[in-house]
Amino acid sequence: MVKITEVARHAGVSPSTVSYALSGKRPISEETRQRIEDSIRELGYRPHAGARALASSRSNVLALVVPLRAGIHVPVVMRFAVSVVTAARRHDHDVLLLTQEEGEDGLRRVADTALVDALIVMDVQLRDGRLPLLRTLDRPSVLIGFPAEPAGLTCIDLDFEAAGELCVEHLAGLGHRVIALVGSPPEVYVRETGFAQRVVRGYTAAADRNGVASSVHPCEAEPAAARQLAERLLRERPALTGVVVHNEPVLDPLIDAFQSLGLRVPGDLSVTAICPDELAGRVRVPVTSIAIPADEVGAGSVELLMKKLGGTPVPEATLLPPRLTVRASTARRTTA
Amino acid sequence: MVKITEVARHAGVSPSTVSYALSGKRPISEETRQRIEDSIRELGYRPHAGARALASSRSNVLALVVPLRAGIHVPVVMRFAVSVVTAARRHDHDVLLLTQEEGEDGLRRVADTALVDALIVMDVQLRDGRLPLLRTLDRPSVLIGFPAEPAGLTCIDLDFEAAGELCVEHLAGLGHRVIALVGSPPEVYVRETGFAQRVVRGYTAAADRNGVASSVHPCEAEPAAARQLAERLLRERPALTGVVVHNEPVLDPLIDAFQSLGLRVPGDLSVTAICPDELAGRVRVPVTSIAIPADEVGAGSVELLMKKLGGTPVPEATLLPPRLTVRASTARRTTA
DNA sequence: GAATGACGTCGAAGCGCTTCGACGAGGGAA
DNA sequence: TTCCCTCGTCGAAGCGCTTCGACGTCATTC
Repeated sequence: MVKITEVARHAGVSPSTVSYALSGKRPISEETRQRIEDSIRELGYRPHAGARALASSRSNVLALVVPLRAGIHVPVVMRFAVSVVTAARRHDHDVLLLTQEEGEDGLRRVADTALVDALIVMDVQLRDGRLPLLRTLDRPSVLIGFPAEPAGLTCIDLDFEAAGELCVEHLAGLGHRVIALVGSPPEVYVRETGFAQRVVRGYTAAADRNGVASSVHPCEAEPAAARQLAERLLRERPALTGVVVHNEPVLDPLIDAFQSLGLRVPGDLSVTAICPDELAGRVRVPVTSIAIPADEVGAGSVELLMKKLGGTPVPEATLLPPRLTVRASTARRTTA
Repeated sequence: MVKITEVARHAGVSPSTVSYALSGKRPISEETRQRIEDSIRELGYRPHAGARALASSRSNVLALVVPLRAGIHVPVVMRFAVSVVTAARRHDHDVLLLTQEEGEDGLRRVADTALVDALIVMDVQLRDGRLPLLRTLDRPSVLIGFPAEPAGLTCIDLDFEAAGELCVEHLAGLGHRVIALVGSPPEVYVRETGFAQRVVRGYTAAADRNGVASSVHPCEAEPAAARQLAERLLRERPALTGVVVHNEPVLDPLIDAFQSLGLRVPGDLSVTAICPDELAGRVRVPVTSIAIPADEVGAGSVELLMKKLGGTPVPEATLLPPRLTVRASTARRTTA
């Protein structure tokens, strides 16, 4: 293994000069820098990560805690993870993968052993047991999602409340007066996962504001449940002409069910969804939807951490504005 | 931050004794060990990862390279990743996440900087550009999947060839004489991803051996493609009574298509699949399938690495035997 | 023309841990 | 009894890097 002293000798400078040339923390003459870079290339020098971490008390590693529980949409998690890794690399950082299962002990471990410089926590519950810990840890962290009490923490996510509103505004703008929200499985609400409830709040508020009759229906992530719910909606709310779906696995089965019950989409029923774009485009009827901006959230969380590591203050809440893409599943209400 | 010298002082021993008590690399009297453990607990001591890595030249971190290309089934990748993390933790190791995108440079970087002790590479191509690099790296690695030339490498995966065979044997055993394989999207074969071709090989060999008429059909991961293929199969191979599906996203749409074309499953057509169990159970007709043993593969790859790190020789190839679970989609051929 | 300060570089002191060699005490074998 | 080994512990020497203070050299400034 070639070490910094060898590079220094080869370039005819001292090790500290090599270090400063690499880090840029002190000015180095262009000529010397060039010589050092040549030596590095020639010798194939790679600084030892552990030595660096020890001397600088920076590991250049970020921890990412991914959820693996029921009710969360795995491909979206993966997109978060990938965008976090990509963004981290742009800042010369790597990403350590932790599972939810490791829990608080895992967080404490990687923080206390200085394995990581900072942490990103996904799938935050409204009252998450990890919050007190994150507040006391000596390392900065960013939450993807919003707990009930975000004070003292840094959070980023899609503005789900605005997303719920936007879906309603869109439907209301098309003349729909009776709408329904098909939500996540009941356990997601029981667990008090913030985003699901925020959608409900925004949806309800916008409906009230627009004088639209609204209802909310949690739904299991099963095709059979979708079918049952479709039947029930037709029976119980015959005037229904607009549906907001916030439940990925059910989107396609639900539209299928409505269609086989004789409703045309969007002729008789307009459907909007909050879901990944790739899903919205793959359904039997391309669905007007608000995307989960996984890339932006992932990259944004890394940027926030980098700022915090650099000592720059950051806002406690970062809410990404929802963007609605109109596709084939929504249309103006036909006043029959 | 509390360091090992403080623990040593508190316990009335030397730092080296604390270290040996922690690592177990030299005998320590029960009494001393107890005293040290008490001090550690009382002081809340956590060894500094960087210092440890520097002194011991072991980072206790594994690199995991995950694919993010088209045609791979994301939930399965995630299951691999989670099982790798879980298994690594059992051996007191952490996992660094690398994306395919980082490519060879990423592998070289984490290896050369001693950021990781060993590497796990998923989604190996038949002739993968990373293989020469992995062979020369000074750190052990394990491939999930089999390249064309596995010599000098350590590989682990489901025995896809045997899986293809087993599907055919099952169908043949039920009396089916004309079968078809619905495979992955064409680009998967073009890319020469080993597992897809291995399935074809096993499938074909078993069909020939059993005197079964067989054909192979790559299929895009789109519902529309599934429908087209179903129609084509009925048209071109009217005597068809058995289908093997090796293409997750298409499984459900394909069965849907067959049914809406008037075929009963399994009455007229028996369907088997090679896919994750959770998918097989969720299809409209629960499908007789061979599971992708993601947990076993993930855990197995970690075990292999640990052995290699410990200096124990390991076999170059580890093929996990396929296990077929009979569900509702296969039945004895009705000789009409 | 002396004082000031930025620039570019060096040397040395650690960062917190592991590990090697050494050494005293005790137990068996000869 | 002597020799040798094992057991349990210690001290010291690094692991490879960063960083702090210092210092000489110029270019400014008044």
